[in-house]
Amino acid sequence: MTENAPHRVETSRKTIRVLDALREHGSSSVTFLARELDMNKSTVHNHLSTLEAEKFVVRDGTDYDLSLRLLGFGGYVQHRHPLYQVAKREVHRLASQTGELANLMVEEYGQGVYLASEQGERAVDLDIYPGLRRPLHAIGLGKAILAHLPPERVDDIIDEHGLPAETDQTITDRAELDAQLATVRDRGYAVDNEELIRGLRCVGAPIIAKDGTVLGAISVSQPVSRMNNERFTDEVPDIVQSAANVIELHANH
Amino acid sequence: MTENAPHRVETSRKTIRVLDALREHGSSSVTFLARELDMNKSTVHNHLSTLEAEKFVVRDGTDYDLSLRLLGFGGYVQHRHPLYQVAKREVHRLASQTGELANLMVEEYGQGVYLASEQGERAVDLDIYPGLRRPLHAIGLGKAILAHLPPERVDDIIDEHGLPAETDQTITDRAELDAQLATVRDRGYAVDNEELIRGLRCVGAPIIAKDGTVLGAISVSQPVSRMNNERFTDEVPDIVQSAANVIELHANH
DNA sequence: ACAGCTGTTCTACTCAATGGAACAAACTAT
DNA sequence: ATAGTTTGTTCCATTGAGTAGAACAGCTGT
Repeated sequence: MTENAPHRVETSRKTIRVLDALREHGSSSVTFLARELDMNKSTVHNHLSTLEAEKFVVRDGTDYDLSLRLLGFGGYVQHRHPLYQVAKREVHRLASQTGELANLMVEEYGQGVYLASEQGERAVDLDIYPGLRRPLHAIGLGKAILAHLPPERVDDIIDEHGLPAETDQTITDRAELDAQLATVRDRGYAVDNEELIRGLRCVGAPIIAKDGTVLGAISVSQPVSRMNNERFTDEVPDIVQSAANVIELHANH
Repeated sequence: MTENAPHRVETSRKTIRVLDALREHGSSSVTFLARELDMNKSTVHNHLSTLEAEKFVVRDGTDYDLSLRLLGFGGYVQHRHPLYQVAKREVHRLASQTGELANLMVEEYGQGVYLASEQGERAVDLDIYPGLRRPLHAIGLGKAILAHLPPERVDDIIDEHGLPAETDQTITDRAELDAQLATVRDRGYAVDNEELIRGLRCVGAPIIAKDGTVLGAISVSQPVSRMNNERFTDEVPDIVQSAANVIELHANH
C-alpha cells in the first residue's frame, strides 16, 4: 500500500483510473492508456476487458470508449435526486421565459455540481452538462450556495480547494469572498461578473429548505451584451429569485 | 476463475456489483449489501471505502449511496454523443410543439437506450430518464431502429434477449415482428399501441445516416385518450417524421 | 519482405483481496 | 441500568488473484 490508507481495494482503484482516463482523453487504445497511466499494457488490457464484459466501455476496433451504461447510472442519480425532481420544471420555464441559459446546481464534496442545464432560444452555448463540477467560489450559483452553508463548512471547503483564479475577475481573496457572501445573504441573490468566463454574467439565487439548510441554487447566464446594468441589478435577479421561491415551495411540500 | 472468461479482473467486477446493487436498492448499509451480494461484510466494507475515497458513493450516517460523480460520467457521455448533439434541440421542439412526451433512443448492446427525454406541457409522467434501457421489440422507438438494422444483427439481438412480453399487447412472435418491421420500412415510421404500457401509444421514426445505417429514433408518446385514430395514423407520424428528417440533415452536415 | 507498430495470450511470482474473528459503538428491550 | 443484539469497523493469516514481462500474432507502411 503506497499510503497509509487502510482497507482500500487497490485493484478497483485502478479500474477507476482507467475510467477517468477514458473520460479525460476520450476514445483510447490500450497502449495509449498504459503510457498515460504508467501501467503495464497487459494490466490495462485486463481492466478494459473487464469493463467491456460489464458493458461500461465499448470498443470500436482497437479503441475503447465509455459506454451508455454510465449514462444509465448518471441519469438514474439525476432522476431520483429530490431537488431535481422539484426544480426541473422551473429550470425549464426559466430558460424559455428568458431565452437564455438556466442552470441548477448543488454542492457535493465541496464542489458545485450542475444538476440541470437548459438552453433557451438564444442562449450561449457553454459546455455545461449535468454532472459537471465547477469551483463554488468562481460562479454565481456557487456563491449563492456558499453564502448559506455553515461557516465552518465554508472554511473546510476553502481549506481543501483553495480559491483558484479562473479569469482575472475571479475572487481569490478570502476576505473579499466573505464580504461578497454577506452581500449575497443580504440581498438574496449572487452575481458572477465575468468571473468564470470573460463576457459572461450570471445571476444565481439560493434554494433554501424550511429548516434553513441550502439545497442548491438556480441561475440565469447571459452575455454582458444582453445583460446591461439595469437587467443585471433588477430584472434578472427578480426572475431568478421568484423561480427559486417556487422551487422552495415545492421542496417544502 | 469461476468460468472460462480469461483476462478479467474479478475484484473490479465485485466493485461493479456493489454499484449495481446500490442502483437497484438505493441507499444501503454494509450488512444489507453483504447479504444481498453474498459477500463478506468486511469485503463490502473495503469496496465501499474505496468507492467513497474515489467519490463514487456518499455516505449518510451508516448508509451508502451513489454520488453525483456518476452523473458526471453520464452527463459527459450524453453531452458528447454525436446524435445527442444534433438531435437535442429537435427533441425539445417536438415536446413543446406537441405538448407531449418526446424521446430519443439509440441501440447499444442490443438494447434500446434513451438518450434524451423531454416532457411537454401536458405530457404523461413516465419514469423515463437518459440512460434507461428498454427492450427494442416492445416500443415504437425500438421497432423503428430494428427495422433498419442489418438482418443478421436483428437475429443476434433476438437470440440474446428474446421477445419478452411487457404487456399482453407486446409482440412475442418472431414472424409477426418481422412483418411489422417490413411495414415500418415501408411507411417510414413505427408505432407502439399499448405494447409497453397499457393506455399509451407511441409513434417513432428512425434517424438514418446518409450511408444507410440507422443512428437512432425519435418519438412522441401520449395517452390513447389524446391520440385518436386520425392523429395516430396521420398527424403525429408526420410531425415525428419531419423531426427525424431535420435531425438527419444535421447529422449529415 | 521487413520493421515497427499494434492488441492479445501465457505463465510464474508475489502482492493484495478475502473472510473470519474480535472489536467498539449504537440501539432495543427487558 | 443492564444485558443482548446489531451495527460498522479493524486486524491478520491465508491463498487466491492481479500483475509484469516476454512471447505471439495481426496489421500497416515503406
